[in-house]
Amino acid sequence: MEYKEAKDKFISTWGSLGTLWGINKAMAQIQALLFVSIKPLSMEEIMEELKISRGNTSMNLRQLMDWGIVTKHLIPGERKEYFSTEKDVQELARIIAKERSRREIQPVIKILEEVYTIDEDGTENTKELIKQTKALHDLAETADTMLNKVVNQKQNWLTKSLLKMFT
Amino acid sequence: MEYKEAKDKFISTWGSLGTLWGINKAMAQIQALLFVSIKPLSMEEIMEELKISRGNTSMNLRQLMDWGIVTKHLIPGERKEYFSTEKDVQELARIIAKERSRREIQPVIKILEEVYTIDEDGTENTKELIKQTKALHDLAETADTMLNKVVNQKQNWLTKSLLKMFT
DNA sequence: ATAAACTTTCAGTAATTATTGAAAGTTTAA
DNA sequence: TTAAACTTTCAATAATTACTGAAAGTTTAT
Repeated sequence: MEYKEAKDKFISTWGSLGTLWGINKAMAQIQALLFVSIKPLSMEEIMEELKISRGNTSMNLRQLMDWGIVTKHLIPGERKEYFSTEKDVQELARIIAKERSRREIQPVIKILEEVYTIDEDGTENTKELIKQTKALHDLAETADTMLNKVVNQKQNWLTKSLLKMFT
Repeated sequence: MEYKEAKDKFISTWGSLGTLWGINKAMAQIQALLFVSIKPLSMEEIMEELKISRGNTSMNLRQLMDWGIVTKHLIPGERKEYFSTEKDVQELARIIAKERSRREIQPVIKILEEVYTIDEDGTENTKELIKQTKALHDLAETADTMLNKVVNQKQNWLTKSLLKMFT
């Protein structure tokens, strides 16, 4: 497999993986492209390489910056803006895990809390609803805590956690 | 908040959460409904409660059974089929984690492997592609191993893992 | 103040994904 | 074997989500 083919394969795989967990194809592809690029790229270059429109590129770059995965670089004397992504996979994982916790897990935990604290009215149905949503709530909270702790150990956390966990 | 309101809130929250990680709304809602129901439900009852069509219900129940989260019950003397979901949250988490690993993480790991084993041709670009996809591959593999190990300790794994990890 | 070089916005459109509903299929009972 | 009671399938359609491209906006230089 040649460089170009391998690169395209990587980018498109990463792209379709994106949809699978809530970020869109273009966004994931832009990130993938920057991830294997040896230097920051301009909007023009990104559009060209991925064959997507200017608008699409602009919007998705913004989202990636909102996530904190992509940074804008201004080169002195140049008008164009250049973009690069976090290159360290562990740091990348850290950022993504944190954002997903904040955007997805936390809101669900809050709603589960609202649900399982309804008034116990003595019926079986209510009891079951309370019991099950409480169990889900506790699971979500534990998982979230765990994720955050694992992820906040900046250096080499995955390996460290594995060691601790299975020794 | 009343029972009905709380239940609906739970179901619709769970439903919209579904889309976010690759299973569709109806599928997630059916699972949620069964999760808080005190007895197995027939297709008729599910359709009625969620206001979805027969076809939709049938297809999504099948998917849920493929995932191994929902079971079909035949009651002697009755023609109708009844459905229930796994009620234990930890077991549920175990099943979901395992399936997601199999369906999503494993295929990506395989493709990353293909990409980072291309021939080193001496150029910077190729070097970077290999380096970065290898790093991603290793991360994915470690995370996957971790997930599977955590998840295969049937009894009370989350709590146990937390203890081990942070003491 | 004007213009060139760029980026952002957003209404319209295209692509994708989910849902319906009716026809076809299956099982059981008589 | 026929019919009743159910489930499954799938083509058509609806709903959702992503993408385009051109106009509006911004910044910098002169």
